[in-house]
Amino acid sequence: MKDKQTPTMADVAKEAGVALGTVSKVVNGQPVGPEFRKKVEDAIARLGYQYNTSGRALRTDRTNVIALIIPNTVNPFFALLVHHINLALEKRNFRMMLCFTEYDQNREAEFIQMVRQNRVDGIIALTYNPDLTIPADIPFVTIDRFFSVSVPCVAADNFGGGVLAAKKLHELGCKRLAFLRIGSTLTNEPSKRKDGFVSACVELGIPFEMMVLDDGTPLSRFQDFLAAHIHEGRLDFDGLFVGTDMLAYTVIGMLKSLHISVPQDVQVIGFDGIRMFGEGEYIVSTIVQPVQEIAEACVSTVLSKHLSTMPSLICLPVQYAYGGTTRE
Amino acid sequence: MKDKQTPTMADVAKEAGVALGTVSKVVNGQPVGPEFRKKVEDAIARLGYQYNTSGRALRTDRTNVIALIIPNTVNPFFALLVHHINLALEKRNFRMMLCFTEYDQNREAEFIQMVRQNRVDGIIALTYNPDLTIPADIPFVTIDRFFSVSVPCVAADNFGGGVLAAKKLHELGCKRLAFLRIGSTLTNEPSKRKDGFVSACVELGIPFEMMVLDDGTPLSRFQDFLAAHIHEGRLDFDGLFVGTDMLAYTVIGMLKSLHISVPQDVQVIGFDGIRMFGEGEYIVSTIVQPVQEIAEACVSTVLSKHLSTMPSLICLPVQYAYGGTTRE
DNA sequence: TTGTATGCGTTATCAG
DNA sequence: CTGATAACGCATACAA
Repeated sequence: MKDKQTPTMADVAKEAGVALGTVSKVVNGQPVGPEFRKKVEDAIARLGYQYNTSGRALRTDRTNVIALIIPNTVNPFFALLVHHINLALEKRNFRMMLCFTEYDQNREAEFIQMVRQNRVDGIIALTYNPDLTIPADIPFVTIDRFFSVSVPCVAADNFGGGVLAAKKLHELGCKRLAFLRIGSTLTNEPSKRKDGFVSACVELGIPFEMMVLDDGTPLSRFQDFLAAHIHEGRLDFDGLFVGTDMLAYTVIGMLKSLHISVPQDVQVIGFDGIRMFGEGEYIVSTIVQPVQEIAEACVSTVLSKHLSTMPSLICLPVQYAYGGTTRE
Repeated sequence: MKDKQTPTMADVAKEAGVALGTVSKVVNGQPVGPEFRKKVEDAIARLGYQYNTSGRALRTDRTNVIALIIPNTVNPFFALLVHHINLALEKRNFRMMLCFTEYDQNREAEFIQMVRQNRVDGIIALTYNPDLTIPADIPFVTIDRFFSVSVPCVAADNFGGGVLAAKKLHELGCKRLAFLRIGSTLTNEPSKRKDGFVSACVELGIPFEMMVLDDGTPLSRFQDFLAAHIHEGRLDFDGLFVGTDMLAYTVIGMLKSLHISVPQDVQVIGFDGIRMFGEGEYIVSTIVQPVQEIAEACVSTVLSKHLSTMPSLICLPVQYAYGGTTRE
């Protein structure tokens, strides 16, 4: 007597007194005569049968797994993204294979190889490698980075967010603005935050300055920049738009050490929509990315049967949220 | 001519002019004659062959996947844990299957079923369901919750952390302490934070109070508690130990609204070791959990060949870190 | 409609 | 040490 670890379809078939194929049809919801179906379902319940993922994958060449390639899960924005993408996949009975690149461009490329070996059914990637090769034979969706019309890209409306930030600061009474950002080496969707901001400032006729730091440059350069713009204890600007909430938070710390108070002396708006523990108040006033919608768009796109007919850039609306660093 | 999507071992064998079994041996690092090995390796390189995970899993009944069952990735502590566990698995050429329970006890149980169906090689779980059934036929490691001697549990030294918090507050000049915590319904390892704290207070002869809130009770009860302990504008305590950093952060907000200043009027120590963006400064003074060591212990335990001989409780040392809410 | 038989890619057994 | 062959569990084309 074979001591099977877990029952197989053959066991169920024997238990139910039907053929193997019939069991398969019941499991997969194909038409089966009612009394046969009942016999099979009873047998399944009796044996506690669960189909074997590997067997099915081997046979169908579909794994029901989507790879998510992302820098890490420690940045709260990424954490939120991972969370919602996983939920969106789960709803569709898919699993997620998580790959942390740690911003390492080699790892980004290696993971693409690795997940293909694992025969994932698709890839969702948020990467920074400018020369990344996108495999053509597997559904591939990117976040925040446009590669080509054949690779759908999902992103928040970064340009609109920049406009919104400028308008909001204007509305809140700011007369002179500045834009702070980090990471100019790669041109991606978030780069448009600046474009929108500049565009709105010009349209509104507001003077502004910019400070863009290359990746790897010490953040203290921002402090130098701010210090250089303090005259007689007053900052030259009364409104600041910062590329990300994380950077905004850091900058606010610098302002504090320079004895500039927020939002009294200068109002600050960040970007992303990060909350302290993923809930409750925003850590700074911010342009909120619609993370859940982004996740949903990524998943429905990567799973869509006709990827080639999908729009190549899916742009989702942002909104402003108060977070204590603006007057309200 | 068959238009194979991806080359198989048979293709490699044909290309190399050897038998299928020989290719398998080369791929799996088993002894093979040098010239055969070379022929096979060349053929593999030429064809870009990668072995098929499903085929191997079907045959060997091992998937090289470990399931991680955890509430979410949004809480920074969990995010850090997910991150380090994934890295520890990756080092060993294992993949992680992430399951978010959202603190839902039904989902906790369902996921255990689901991942077994997916034939994972082991489970690491951080759960709250007191009646969770632990499957005996699959390596299972828990975090922060002891089920039985046959289910290894990995946790920080919660008792020691409680002791450390009390001693530190004492050292920093506190004369009267309080302990605040949430979630008393379930007794788990973190419950020992209180025990350690109490034990140290008694030993040091420091008076203290406790406020433990059941899960689901509104947090405003803490505010009521604090307000009730303010007399003539002064708080009865000058030192506070709070169950988690997250709660500590909330409580500090309450204190601020009650016009009690931290750390001047009252010093606060939390637990976990959460930093704003996973790096830089701690959000409150805290007892830091050794997350990386916890992750490493979980992974090496769940993958150990002889799980039954593993210690049933692995307790890892914590340490104090300054985070601005104590005098230093 | 139900049953049967084949093959997916791999590893393992066993005979050369 | 190598080569042929039989499973592993499942889905499906085809035969009944």
